[in-house]
Amino acid sequence: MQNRPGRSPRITISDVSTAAKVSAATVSRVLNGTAKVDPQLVDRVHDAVRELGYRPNAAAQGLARGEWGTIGVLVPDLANPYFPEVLKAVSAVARAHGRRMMVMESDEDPALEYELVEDLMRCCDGVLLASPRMPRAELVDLLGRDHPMVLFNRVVAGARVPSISVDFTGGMTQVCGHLAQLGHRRAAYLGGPPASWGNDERVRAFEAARAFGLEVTVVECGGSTSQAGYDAVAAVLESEATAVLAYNDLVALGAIARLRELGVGVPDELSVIGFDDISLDRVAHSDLTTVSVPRDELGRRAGEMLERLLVNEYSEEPLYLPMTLQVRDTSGPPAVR
Amino acid sequence: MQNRPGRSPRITISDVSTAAKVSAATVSRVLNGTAKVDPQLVDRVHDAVRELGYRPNAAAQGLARGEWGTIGVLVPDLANPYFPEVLKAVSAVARAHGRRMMVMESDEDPALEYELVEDLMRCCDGVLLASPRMPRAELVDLLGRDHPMVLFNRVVAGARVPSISVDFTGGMTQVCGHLAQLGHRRAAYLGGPPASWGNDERVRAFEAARAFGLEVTVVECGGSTSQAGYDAVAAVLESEATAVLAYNDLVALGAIARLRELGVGVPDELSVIGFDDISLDRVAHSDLTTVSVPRDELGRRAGEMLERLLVNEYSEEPLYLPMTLQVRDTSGPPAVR
DNA sequence: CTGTTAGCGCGTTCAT
DNA sequence: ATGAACGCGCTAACAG
Repeated sequence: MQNRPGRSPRITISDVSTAAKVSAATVSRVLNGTAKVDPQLVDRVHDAVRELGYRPNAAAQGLARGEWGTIGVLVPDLANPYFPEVLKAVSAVARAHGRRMMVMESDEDPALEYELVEDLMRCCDGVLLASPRMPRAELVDLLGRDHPMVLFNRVVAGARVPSISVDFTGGMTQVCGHLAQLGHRRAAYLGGPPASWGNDERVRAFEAARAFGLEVTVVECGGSTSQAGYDAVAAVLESEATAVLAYNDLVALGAIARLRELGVGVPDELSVIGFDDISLDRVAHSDLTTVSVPRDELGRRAGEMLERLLVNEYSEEPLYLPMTLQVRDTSGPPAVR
Repeated sequence: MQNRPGRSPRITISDVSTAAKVSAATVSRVLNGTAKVDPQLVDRVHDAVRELGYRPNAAAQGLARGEWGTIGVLVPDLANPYFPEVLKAVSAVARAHGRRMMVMESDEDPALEYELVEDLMRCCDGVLLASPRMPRAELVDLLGRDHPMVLFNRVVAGARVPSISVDFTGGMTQVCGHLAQLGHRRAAYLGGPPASWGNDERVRAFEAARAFGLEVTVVECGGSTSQAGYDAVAAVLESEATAVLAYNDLVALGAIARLRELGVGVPDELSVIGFDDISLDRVAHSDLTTVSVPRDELGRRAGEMLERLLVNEYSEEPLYLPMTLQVRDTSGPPAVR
């Protein structure tokens, strides 16, 4: 972009205008199709552009246009298999609208999030906040900045901000119903990150299952990784539950690995159910019973919501996407004793 | 960034300078620590910044500084589990150097890649080209643009460009040795995307295994997804191989799913080996025999290479990271007949 | 130490 | 239809 030592000087629009013997304004018009230009000049411009290898400077365009041509996405953990598909869909939508996608990761650190969102607001037309962990007050503060923003997997009551989220409540209810019908009377929930709204939702729905006569115990494992699930197994066994629901599939898989080590049969002695359905592939599903969510649709809808917002078509109601119970091999009737 | 209808006007540095009763230059100095400023003024500036909620415009900064503060990464497929961890590491390195990360996806389309890289060069200080599929000529053309760029999982002979790559050759050799020692005499390779350099490398090393008396057959499946693996099983069976190596784990898993449907025992009747080791988690490894690569190190090294390049510390030699054979449950001695 | 001035590269008036 | 002139918001060079 500049004259850095040892690097060839950047070609600007005026280089092109000189070479094509037209004004810079004409070059701009040709390249953006903003106005009609004499076909001869158009050709001259195109030739010059090609010969010089000119490419408009995005920063300068952004400054002049008052738009960055970029959206920003903040995720808690890039390595979480949940997000790639979402990002893919968001990216596709953004591109369809001529925008690039900036990605940041907060590393599950609520404190960092605030800072990163501020940074995103400095360089993006709109921001997609995926599964924010930050405290409500900070979030509201950020929303008050009046910068286009969409909330993903978190709904903030009273805040006038577009939100899209998985219907965790419905998913959890399906899972509990499934267990109840299998004959389970005592279930444990392996909670995820403490600051996670999605986790709170799951917990609420889980505890509501008491209405169906299910005894429920919440076991905090404090994370969203398989390691967290692995480490929390002891506490689960203490609860004497015959089924355990995990915050997500990763946690569930970690728990299963530990149970296998301990010689506890799944699902014979303990049913294990995950959340999210992050199977590696479409054809060879892993055998984990879980509830799935269409992540690409989720990403697509989120992207579209943001794009709509960017042209001021604000839609008031939060959108909830349903989950689907996937009964596979890790859930079954409780052990008889 | 601008006065969009219905949105509050953007606060600029001059708003701050007015409020703090100092010049814009001073505000800039305070915020960037570029020069010493009277403590009183510093306070006034900070107060004004806080009260107004001022945040510098990234595009304007970029324009003035001649740097975007951004690196760009282009991947063939965001949904491929290979990349999230790489992106995570790259992002961390970039952030440590005060840079943001732009992500683009070519959707495995070589034609699209060229266009996207050009776009990245317009808005990023440096570009990380992850597993490019584009033809060599185009790639060389792009490299000639003299824009900081690092090649990831592709080495271009003769091109003076920093590259970092997995040692696919070594990985493939290990796999073939493993199979030979198990007693296999006939193996098939389930190839990946046609334009993939990494695929070519694997094929070359695979065919070199003939030197060890292994009869080898390459079966094109044309993709890198589990679906591709699933669909190519018939061809594999025709080859009468007793072991099949797949382009990556996804392809291998797809193949296994199909084999299971067909009632072909793995590994009893056919050994299946993957590439990449994209297990979902750290504690509960899937049972696929595969060769792994430290993706986070790969990403980290790639990011650091790019950062070094951005300060003109060009390192000539391509870097190859070794793969590690992970013998698990899908490989075994050939069936006796 | 501080303010004034002059760009950074581009889009967009406003005249012509 | 075209060019000249200005401004986007910020940093850096130059005075004072």
